[in-house]
Amino acid sequence: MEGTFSKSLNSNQLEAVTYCDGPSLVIAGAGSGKTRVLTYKVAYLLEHGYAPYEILALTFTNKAAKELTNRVRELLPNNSERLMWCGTFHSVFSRILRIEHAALGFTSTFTIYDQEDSRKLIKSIIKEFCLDDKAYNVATVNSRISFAKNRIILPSDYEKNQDLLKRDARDNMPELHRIYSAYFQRCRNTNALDFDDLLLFTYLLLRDHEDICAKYQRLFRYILVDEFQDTNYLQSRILLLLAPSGNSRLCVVGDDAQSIYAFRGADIGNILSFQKHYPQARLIKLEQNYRSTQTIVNAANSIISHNKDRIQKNVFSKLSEGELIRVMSSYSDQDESMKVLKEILRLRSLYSIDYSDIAILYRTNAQSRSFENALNQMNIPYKVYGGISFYQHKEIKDILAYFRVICNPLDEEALVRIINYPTRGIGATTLTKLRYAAAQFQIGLWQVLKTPQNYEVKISASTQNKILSFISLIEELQESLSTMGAYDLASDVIKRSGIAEELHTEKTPEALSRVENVDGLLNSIKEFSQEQLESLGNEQVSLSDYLMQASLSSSQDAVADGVPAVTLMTVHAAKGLEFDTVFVTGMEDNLFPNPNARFYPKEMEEERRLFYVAVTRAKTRCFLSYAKSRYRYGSAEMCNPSPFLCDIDSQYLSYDDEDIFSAPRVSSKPHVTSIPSPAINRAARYSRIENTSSQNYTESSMFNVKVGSYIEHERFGRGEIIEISGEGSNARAKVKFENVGEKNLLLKFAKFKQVNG
DNA sequence: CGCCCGCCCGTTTTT
DNA sequence: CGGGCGGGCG
Ligand SMILES: Nc1ncnc2c1ncn2[C@@H]1O[C@H](COP(=O)(O)OP(=O)(O)OP(=O)(O)O)[C@@H](O)[C@H]1O
Repeated sequence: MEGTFSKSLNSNQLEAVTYCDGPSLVIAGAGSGKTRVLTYKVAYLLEHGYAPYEILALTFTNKAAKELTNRVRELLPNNSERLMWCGTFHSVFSRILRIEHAALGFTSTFTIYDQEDSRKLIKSIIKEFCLDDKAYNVATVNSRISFAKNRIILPSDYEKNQDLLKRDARDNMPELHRIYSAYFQRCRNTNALDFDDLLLFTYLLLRDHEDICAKYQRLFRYILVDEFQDTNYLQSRILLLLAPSGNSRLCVVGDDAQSIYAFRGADIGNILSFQKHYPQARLIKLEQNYRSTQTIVNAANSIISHNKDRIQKNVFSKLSEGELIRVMSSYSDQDESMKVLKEILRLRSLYSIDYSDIAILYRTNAQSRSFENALNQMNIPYKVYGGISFYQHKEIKDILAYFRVICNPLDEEALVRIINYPTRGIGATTLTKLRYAAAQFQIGLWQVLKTPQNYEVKISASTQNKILSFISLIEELQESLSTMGAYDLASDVIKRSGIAEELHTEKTPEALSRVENVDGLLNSIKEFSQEQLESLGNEQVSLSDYLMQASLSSSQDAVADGVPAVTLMTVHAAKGLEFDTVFVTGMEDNLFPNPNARFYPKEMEEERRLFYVAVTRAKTRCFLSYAKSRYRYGSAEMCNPSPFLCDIDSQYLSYDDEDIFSAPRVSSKPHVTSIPSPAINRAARYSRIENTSSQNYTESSMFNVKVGSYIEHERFGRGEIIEISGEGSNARAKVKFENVGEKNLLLKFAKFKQVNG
């Protein structure tokens, strides 16, 4: 085994794997083998006296966790990885919360609210408080509550935090703290935790219960954290509780240049504060990229060099120089899809390249559509990852809501969802009355349902009967909870609730796909039960075990099924993956970078890191593609190439020549030519003004620059042109800038204007 | 109470 | 364009 280690790892990687005496921080560039290091490190620990259950390995997605265990299994085929604590922060901590629920006053069958549940609850609170739901945008309220939780600001802290209160007041949401308070309380009352609570309550559990904290400190003799750059403050505080001492055995691995989840609270500052908390931490840098050609690595380096906020790294590749990165231009999104597919076919005719070696990446999920259409037309196999997950389909959520109410009758979001599904005559009016009573008497909805007469609810006898029969249905199913396995109970639910009948009456294609999904759900329960039996010897898998894993699984967890297919996914979803050939599509000014980031330098840097991640997924070939018009909200919109294209040192680029004269140029005055806002866009639609951004077009007279003339560049400032090479859209200029030295600019993309010497 | 039609809004990215 | 929601009617 020792031999395998030194053969498969370079000396820095080997150090990262074998240094186990104290904390370590592995700063790893893209493709430098951090996944490999983590795998070998776990194997190393298991070979050096650590029991699997003493190892806590925290990953970013469930898929990454699964892959880590699978790879360890390949290295050590003795099943020792089985009992390792390996999973996302959320899934590992929900396991702990289930064990320790009593200390916090939850039951072990607590519900996990997903974002939809959270938002519905917030919405109903806004209504209850008679607040204007225009001013109190549900998504905004939700995200502010989430940010507060991730900064460990409880409702009682929020009320005292003048900065937050001022900010809310400034944004016309002065009552936000009251919504937060109510939301917090309602979750507690309904025995429910949202995603952030899984972390927050773990933190509170460990902070306030010394004995429990000590137990887990002792249990987890070694802690590994993958994708450390995307952890948030709350997560770092939990780690600090689990590994409090300066010489704790804790190894975190990350790349600040690949931090792309700040919108969710991730904080690169965690990397810096790690060294503060653990001053003796060993810092190991991995800088050799084993994945990509030199051209790709160097191009990526030139992208990230435009960011101020970063840790200096010298990522290099010793693989071949490789091909230039090709910039493809198209007339429309449809044209873009066709061009990309033609290129795929061309590559396949030239090289032995499999469909599964190819990825089409994009900034937003909505962009997959035109590619899917084209791929279907051309009969090319493909798989779209991400988007809405299986568990987010309405019919699935409805059934899961039954499961939830059966396991946890206090779960109000689930109860409201199914009380009249399938329709059983308990309509909106009745529900309003019931909810009103529940609020008046400060009591759960379930309680009101059971004995409405006790709470002054005025409803007809027939409605009363309908409620009664619904209650007894749920109670009967609850009784089966202890006697039936998850699968049998689930089948029962689907039959007895009337869902089966409801779904089978319709014969539309959509209805058929719903039936298929429900069958899929039953299958997945069967599989889950099987897995639990095999790995843990768990004979009777309960419905609430299944619910927990269902609530925590996401669309990112889907795995390739072995059928060779082109991969379609967002750049976010591609993090950690690699492909021989990568197409980064939609490289446009109003799309990538996302227009909302435009005026926020921090967010622009995150968009740039995202671009960095995209390019570094490629092993051999990388293409950057933009379209000049794109369908958005149903109508065509003109677009300009992304400013990110000129972040890449032009020596690594080549591009399609076909439209030298019609090529739109990135404007030198981005402030004037800002993208149309959705509001303007809508106005344009109504007044039938197409081409709202035509002012962005500039005649090719811009190529009228010569050696010796002076320019003012958007970012680099003033400079003198000292050399011109290439022709048409290939023309480039070497410019000597007064402040930043010499740069190579591609005239087609560079943002500058001519000035007088 | 339930269904249907029409309007409005959106879109980052996800555990 | 398409999903979600509210208003109005049967
Ligand atoms: N020492 C090594 N020798 C040869 N190949 C290596 C070595 N280390 C890693 N690799 C290869 O380099 C590629 C990238 O490794 P890995 O996926 O572990 O990188 P990473 O740091 O996780 O990348 P990223 O952060 O960009 O997702 C993989 O194909 C891996 O097999």
